[in-house]
Amino acid sequence: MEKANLLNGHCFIDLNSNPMHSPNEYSNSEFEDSFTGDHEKGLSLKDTEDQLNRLKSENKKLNDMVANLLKNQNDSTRKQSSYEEEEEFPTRKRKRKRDDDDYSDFVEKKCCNQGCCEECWSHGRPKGIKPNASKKVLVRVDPSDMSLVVKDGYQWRKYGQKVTRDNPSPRAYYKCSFAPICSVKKKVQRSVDDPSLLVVTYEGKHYHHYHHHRSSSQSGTAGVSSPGLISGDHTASLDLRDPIMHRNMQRAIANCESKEIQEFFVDQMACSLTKIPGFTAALVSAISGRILDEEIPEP
DNA sequence: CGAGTTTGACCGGCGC
DNA sequence: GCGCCGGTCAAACTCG
Repeated sequence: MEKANLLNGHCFIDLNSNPMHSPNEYSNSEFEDSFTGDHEKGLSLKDTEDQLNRLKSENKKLNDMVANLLKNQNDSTRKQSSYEEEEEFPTRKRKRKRDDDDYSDFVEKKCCNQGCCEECWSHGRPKGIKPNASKKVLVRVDPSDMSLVVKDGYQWRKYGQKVTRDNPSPRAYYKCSFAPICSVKKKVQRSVDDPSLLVVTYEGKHYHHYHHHRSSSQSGTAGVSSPGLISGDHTASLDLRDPIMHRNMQRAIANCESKEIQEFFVDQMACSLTKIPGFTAALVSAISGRILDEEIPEP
């Protein structure tokens, strides 16, 4: 990366190595439904800045919601602990959430119902907004390789495996391992028709996942670190006058697989950038410098 | 020792 | 109500 970028425990975007185009990524996969984005069309700096401004305000709303969620989660944990202490013969087995627990209470009373969070979808989504669609991906693998591992570049934690009725090969269940509140999941199962194919089903807000949770092993020297590995350097240095930085940023966005992904790429950039102390000042400085400067010649 | 995986139990939806 | 089934949880385990 040309300039030290940001790390605040949430997002990290490597503008130097395009995170959407790892050399081998999806090279042997085929999407059941094709993207329709314009691959050649990039976003202008103004477009990007407009999106940043718009998304910054949306990001603030999300941050408030997360804060509320965490607060209620802490309250719920405290109550559950006291509940368990009352058990006469506590077992080592977990207790499943019940309908009348605090979480459900939170959803019932606090959900904004504006289609902006997981609760909204489960609680009754607004009209005209589609629920989170799942996306199937077929990945060709070595038939002799019986593992249900798909190297898609993201950080997953396996939480279950099950043999289903219509397929003798087990189905593996994965959750996003980057953030506890991320609801993205994927299922991996060998195709019953073609053992050399793995059927990967992504569920949840996977666009968010596309840009957030890259594993460092797949995104070059930078990429996403796990929360425990986040460096303490939160220094922001954003120089849009730097032609290399500027071009890399535009290329990274323009090369995304679809317009939707481009938009969410920008979204996640905004998410990342707005978390940096002093970012706003850096952005103002960068933009004003960009405006004042003459057109930057292509190197 | 922490993070990730395994695996059996548990839960809820659905059909009968 | 009962059984089946897919999905999820979490203690135990493994690994680096």
